[in-house]
Amino acid sequence: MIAVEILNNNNLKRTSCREGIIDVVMNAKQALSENEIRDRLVGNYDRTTFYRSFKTLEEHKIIHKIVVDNQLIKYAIDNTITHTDEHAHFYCNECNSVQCMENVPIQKYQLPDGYSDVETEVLIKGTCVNCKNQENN
Amino acid sequence: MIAVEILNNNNLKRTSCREGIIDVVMNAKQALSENEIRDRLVGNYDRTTFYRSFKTLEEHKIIHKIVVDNQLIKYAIDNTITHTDEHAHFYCNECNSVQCMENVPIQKYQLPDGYSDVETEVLIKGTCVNCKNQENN
DNA sequence: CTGTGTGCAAACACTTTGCAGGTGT
DNA sequence: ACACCTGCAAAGTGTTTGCACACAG
Repeated sequence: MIAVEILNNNNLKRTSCREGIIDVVMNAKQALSENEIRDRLVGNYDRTTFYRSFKTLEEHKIIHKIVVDNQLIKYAIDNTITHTDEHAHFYCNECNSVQCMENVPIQKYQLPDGYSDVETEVLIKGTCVNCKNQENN
Repeated sequence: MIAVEILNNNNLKRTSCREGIIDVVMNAKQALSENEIRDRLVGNYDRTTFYRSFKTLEEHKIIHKIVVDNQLIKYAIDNTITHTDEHAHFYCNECNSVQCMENVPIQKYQLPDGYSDVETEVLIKGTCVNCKNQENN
């Protein structure tokens, strides 16, 4: 699946900004912040345009946002594109990276009577492989 | 446990703002926003004072913050005071209330090799009992 | 051609900081 | 008496909105 197709499938106009964002986010191994995305894009875009593009892509479930401690905001490609299940997110306290744990499915929580759940967000904080390996050197 | 004791135990000065916040949050059945807390306080306090008080109380693990979608911020009394385990939080999409699910312990997630977890945050979104009951009327 | 996206400026909301004065211990 | 808390003003930061113009379909 390539960026243009994704835009077409969602009846979104093909603009370089949207196309670029999707490309960058789709090829990233980790979730990226606004600045990390900007650095990897060819063109230069206004902040407003970024906000609006992120919003549009989020609304169409092409990318999703991960927020850590109401401070760090990162974006990643959405499940609907990669066809994986709902997954947990991992935040590394050392390198501040955020990763989608595709292989860590979200567990079902047993709620008290009368509560119905629709969606569950899980953020696991700790140390990632890379940082752990560096400690051992 | 009463507000003044909590402050003493943490070597914090007993000011009416801190005492009031603790009282209000401790007696609330749900997590409360800044405004909800203000409405239930007797005195009137500056926003800056609130921010600083929340920060201090958070740092001493007296209250904790729950953030929904990087937008809604609510505060609740912390585990260290109520002596319950780490729990999931529930957000009701209909009435926008946030509740601590004391009886919904956070499950252990199996991470890939090399990852170590320290803390896990779980936010379950759905419909709460009250809203569900209202629908049935 | 028409509707939508973009860039710029301004508005807005939230949060932090500096400082003078007040308060708890 | 002293350290620390508070309120006010100002600055800082992130996000949204209005508008004119550009661009995709």
